[in-house]
Amino acid sequence: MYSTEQKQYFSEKLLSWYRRHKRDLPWRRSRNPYHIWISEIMLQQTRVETVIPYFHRFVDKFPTVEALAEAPEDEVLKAWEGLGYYSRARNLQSAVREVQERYGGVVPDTKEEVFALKGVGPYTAGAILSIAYNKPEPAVDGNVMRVLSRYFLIEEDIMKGSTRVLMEKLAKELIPEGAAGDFNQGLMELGAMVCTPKSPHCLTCPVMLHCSGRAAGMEAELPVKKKAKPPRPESRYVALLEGTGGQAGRVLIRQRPAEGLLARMWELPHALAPGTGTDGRDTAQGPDPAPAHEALAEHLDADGLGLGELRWFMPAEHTFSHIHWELDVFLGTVDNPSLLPESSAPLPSHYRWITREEMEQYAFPNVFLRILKAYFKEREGAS
DNA sequence: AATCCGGGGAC
DNA sequence: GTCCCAGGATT
Repeated sequence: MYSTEQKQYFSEKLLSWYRRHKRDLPWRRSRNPYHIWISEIMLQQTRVETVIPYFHRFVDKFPTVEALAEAPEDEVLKAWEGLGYYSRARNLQSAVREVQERYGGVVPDTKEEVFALKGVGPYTAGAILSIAYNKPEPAVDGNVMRVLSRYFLIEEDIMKGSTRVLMEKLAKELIPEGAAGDFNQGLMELGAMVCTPKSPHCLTCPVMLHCSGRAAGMEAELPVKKKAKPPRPESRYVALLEGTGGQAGRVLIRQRPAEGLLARMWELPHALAPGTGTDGRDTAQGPDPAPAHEALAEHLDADGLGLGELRWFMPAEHTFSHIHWELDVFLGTVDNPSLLPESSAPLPSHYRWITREEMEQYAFPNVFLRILKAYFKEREGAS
């Protein structure tokens, strides 16, 4: 399909370039398959600079397959706090437990076994097999598709599954004998450092001479990628409920369900605002508390919590891949005699009254961390 | 094939 | 503001 000369040139030049120019990254300092695995999961949709501190902390806290297998899930989630895509953490621990039980703690080295692990797809399987075990398997991610689409002038939409399959076939053919790990990492390194999305640095590229995309003046137009749909807007009311009496100095948090968005993460109670539109919100004193009280009161009543008066505290925003949250945070109290210490009616088990110090024990999405930190900071300044 | 699932850095 | 990143699971 593509000329043997163009392919051989690419493989040889890229491999030698990588060995001379590779960055000194934490997970490149060992061939520990467990550490390689952790790094690959963390690096999914996440930049190297973001991952580095998380990787150090995670490996330090869970140094072996056995240690992670035996850890409480809450601690694993807390170690992942802020990284996003939290199912990665839960799938990783689930898969690590399987490796501990089924393979005696040794990460398997066959395609079938690695691919079968939870959270390990075509890319990650290839990455673990090639980097940790030097097996000649392709590891095709966004970087690799960008590099290959430019060098070989491939105009297929990289969002299509069929294109990834095509790229995997090509990438596998390019792997030099006995150098799968270095070559695959070189492909990604080139994409990260030279063949970058916006303005590729062709003049420093080790394979520019035979790059078809460059020759055609197409390097900036590739890869072809269908645009994603914009996230749908959602307006929400958030309740920052301050404890009274025996709970003075604490705020009320709750844990999300085990499935879906931000699964098992902790958060402040919140409710969808009726009419997700952008109706005239912020005045100088903030939005009207009345509709917020109505929505939050109904929401909290379902958990047996009564809501006292609200006053506006701050706005907040958060964008997921598919949802854009516009939040208005209100301060209030739980106006509910049944929750006094002497009452027999307990707080539902997925709720907690916590102090600022106890925040450290719970994993929060970043948007709620920001709100809580702003709150505790302001309260400290006021006292 | 389309949708769900976070967060942040570069521009 | 826009893009997109060392993707995978689910439907």
